[in-house]
Amino acid sequence: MAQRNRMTIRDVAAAAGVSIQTVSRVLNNRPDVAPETLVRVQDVIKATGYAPNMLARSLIQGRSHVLGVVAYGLEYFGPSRVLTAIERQAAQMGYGITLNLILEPETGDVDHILDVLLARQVDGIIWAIPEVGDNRAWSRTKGSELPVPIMLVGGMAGRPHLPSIGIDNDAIGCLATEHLLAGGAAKVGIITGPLSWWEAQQRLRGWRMTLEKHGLEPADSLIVEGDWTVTSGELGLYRLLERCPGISAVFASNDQMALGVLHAAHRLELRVPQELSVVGVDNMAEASHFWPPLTTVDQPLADAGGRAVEEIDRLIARTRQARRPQDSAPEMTLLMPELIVRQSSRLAVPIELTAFDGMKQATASLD
Amino acid sequence: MAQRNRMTIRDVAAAAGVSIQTVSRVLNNRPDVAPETLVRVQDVIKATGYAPNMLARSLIQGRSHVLGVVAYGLEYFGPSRVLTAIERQAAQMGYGITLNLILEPETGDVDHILDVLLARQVDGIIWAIPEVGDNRAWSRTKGSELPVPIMLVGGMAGRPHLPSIGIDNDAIGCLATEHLLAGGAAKVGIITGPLSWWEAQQRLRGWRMTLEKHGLEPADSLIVEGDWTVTSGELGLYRLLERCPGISAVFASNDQMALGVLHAAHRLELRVPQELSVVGVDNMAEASHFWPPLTTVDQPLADAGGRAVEEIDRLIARTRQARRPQDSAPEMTLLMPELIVRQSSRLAVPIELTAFDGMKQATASLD
DNA sequence: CTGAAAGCGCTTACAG
DNA sequence: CTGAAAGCGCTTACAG
Repeated sequence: MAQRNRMTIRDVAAAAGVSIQTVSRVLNNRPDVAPETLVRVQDVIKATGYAPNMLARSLIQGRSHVLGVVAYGLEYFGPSRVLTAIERQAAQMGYGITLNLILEPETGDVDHILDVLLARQVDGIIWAIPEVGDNRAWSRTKGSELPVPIMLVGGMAGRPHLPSIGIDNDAIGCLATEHLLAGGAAKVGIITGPLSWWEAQQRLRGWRMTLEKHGLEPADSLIVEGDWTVTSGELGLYRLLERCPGISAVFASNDQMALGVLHAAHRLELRVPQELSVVGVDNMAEASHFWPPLTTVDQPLADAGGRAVEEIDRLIARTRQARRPQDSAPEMTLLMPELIVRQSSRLAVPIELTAFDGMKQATASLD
Repeated sequence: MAQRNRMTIRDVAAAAGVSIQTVSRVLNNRPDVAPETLVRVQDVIKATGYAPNMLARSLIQGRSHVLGVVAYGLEYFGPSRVLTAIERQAAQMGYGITLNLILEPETGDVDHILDVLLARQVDGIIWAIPEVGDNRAWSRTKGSELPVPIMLVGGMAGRPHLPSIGIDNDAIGCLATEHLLAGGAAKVGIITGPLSWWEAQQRLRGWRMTLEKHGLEPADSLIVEGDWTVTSGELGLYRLLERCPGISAVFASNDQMALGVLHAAHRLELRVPQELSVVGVDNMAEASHFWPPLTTVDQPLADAGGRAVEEIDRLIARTRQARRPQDSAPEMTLLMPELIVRQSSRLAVPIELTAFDGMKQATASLD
C-alpha cells in the first residue's frame, strides 16, 4: 500500500526491466503484453504497492473521473439523503466526488463555484441546490455554455433549460390533501415552506388544486407560510386556529413543521387525530415515533440522487463522443411520492381507528 | 466564465503577445512583471475567462489542495454536522474536498479507500468514521506509513497512534447522570448505543463513574443496549421498567433513543418529568419540540470538524517543509460537551418546575 | 509484443 | 523584466 516516497511508473519499469510504456499497458489492461512480461510487471506492482498518479492520467486523458456536487443544507433530511445516494452511485460507477456546500441557497456565488469546479476539471456537475427565488436564473444563459454536462436535482419553475430530476411536488400536495379530505375534514389548513422556494409553491399548488377539485375554496385564511423549522410549524397552528377555529386538518409541508403542529396541539390540549389531523412530508426517521406517529408523504430522494449520477454519466459519454456538450432538449424527470399513513390523521374507514387504540395493549405486552 | 473550448495558458500568451511564463507569473501574482504587461495579460484573462487547469498545476507542484474526507452516516445528526463544518473550513482555507462515504463503519475497506485517495494525490486525509469494534486497528500499522497527514475525528480507545480530535464522551455521561441525580432520581437507567462503538462505551463509563461517585451501584439491570434508533429507545424503556420498576430517570445515549423513551412513556401513560426524567445527547433541531421538550447534552461537533481542518493544514505544512510526515507524538484533542436543560427532566430547584407549568398559558397567548 | 518520441498544461529554475 | 529549456507522471500514436 501507501509508501512514504511515492513511486512513479518509471520506478516500476526499472524494477521490472521494461519500458514505462509496457507498464502503462499492464496498468490499463491492454491485451498486447507478453504473458511473462505481464506477470513480471504485476509482481513488481503488487510488491511495491504502486498506484498510478490520477492527476497525470487525468491531465493527459482530459478526463478526471470526478463529479462536482454542489449542495445545500446537509443538516436537513432531504439534502443528506440525496448526497448519500449520489456518492454511492458515483463510487459504484468509478467517479470521485468533489463537494461544495452553499450556506444560503439564494446567495450562493454561482460563477465562483462553477469556476472552481471547472478549474479542477470535473467531468460533470450535479447541482443539488433547491430553486429559491431566481437563484437558477443563471441556467438560462450560462447553463448551455458550460464545457461539461450538468444535472439539476430538484424541480424547476418553467421549462428547464438544463436536464433535471426531481420529485413531483404537486403530487405531494395532492396526496396529503386528498387523504385529509377523505378523513372527513371540512377545512384543511396548510403550513407551507418559504414561498420563495419552488418546492414549497408546488406543494401549495397541489393543496389548492385538490381543494378546488372537491368544490372547496382554498381561502387565504387557510394558508400560513412557515420556514421549514419546527417552531414555524408550532406558530403556524396557533395562527391557523386563530383565523379559522373550525380547522380540523393541517397539511404541514415537511415533517419538522408537522412536529411543531403536534407540539402546539399538545399545548392546546387538542387531541390528534380526533380533533385535528396532521400530515407531514419527508418520512424522516423520527416521524414514526412522534406522538402520535405521523402520517406523511415519502419522497424517493435516494432514487433521484442515484439517477442523477446515471444520467450525467450518460451525458458525459455523449459529450465526449461528440467532442462538445449536446444541445438536445433537456429532459426533466419527475419521480412520484408516496403517502405513508400512520396515526396522526383520521381515516376514512372507521374500523381502522380502533387499531390505534388497541396499540397500547399490544405495546405494553412487549418484551 | 466557462468556455466551450477550453483555453490554455498558451492561448492567453498568444493573445497578449507574451510568453507563457509571463502569463504564469501574472497568474501567480509574482511581483516581477512590468505594469503594462500585467494589465495586458489581465485584460486577456478577464475577457476570455481563462482559468488555469488545476490538474496540471497540482501535478507539477506536487500538491493538489484537495483533502480526502471519509465519513459515515450522513443521515445522522453528528456526521452531517461534522462534514458541513469540515467543508466550510476547507473552502475557507482554499482546499477542495473529495468525499468518500462508507456504508458500514465496521466493514469499510480501509486499504481500498486510502489507495483511491492517495492515487488522487490528496494533500491530507480526514477520517470521520466512528471507532467501532477494532475498525481502527489499521491506524497502528498503516497509519504512520501514510505519505500524507491524517486526522481522525472522534475519540479513540487507548492512546491514539494518529492525531485526533473528538468530544469528551465520558463527560457526556457524567453531565447527564449528575443532572438526573440532582433532580432527585434514586435509580438512573441508561440506554446505551451499540457497545461495539467506542463513543457508546465512553458515555456508559461516564454514567457508571458518576453513580459510583455518589455511592450508588451501577447495576447491570439498569443498563440496556440500544442501537441509536428511536425504536431501540422505546423498547429500552419497556425493558428497564420490567427489570427495575422503581426507575425514575433514564439517560438515553442520543436524542433519537430519548424520543423513543418519551414515546414509550406516553404509551404507558407515565408523566414526564414528574414520574420519569429523560436526558438525551445531541441537541438535534427537533429536540426542543419533543413533548416535553428534551433535556440533552450538546456536542461541539462543528468545532471538531473545523479544527480537524485547521490541524491537518498545519500538519501538511510541516510535512512539506520536512519532505516527509512528522513523527512527533500524535495529539488527541477532546472538546467539552454542554448540558441543555429543558422540560423532560426534574430540576433540583423546585421553583423552576413551575416555569414549565406556566408555559401553556404563555404559549396560548402567542400571536 | 516492445520501446523511443511527443505531449497533456502548467511551473520552476536558468539565462539574458 | 522576460523568454527558452526542462520536467511533473503519465498515455497516445508511431515505429520496429
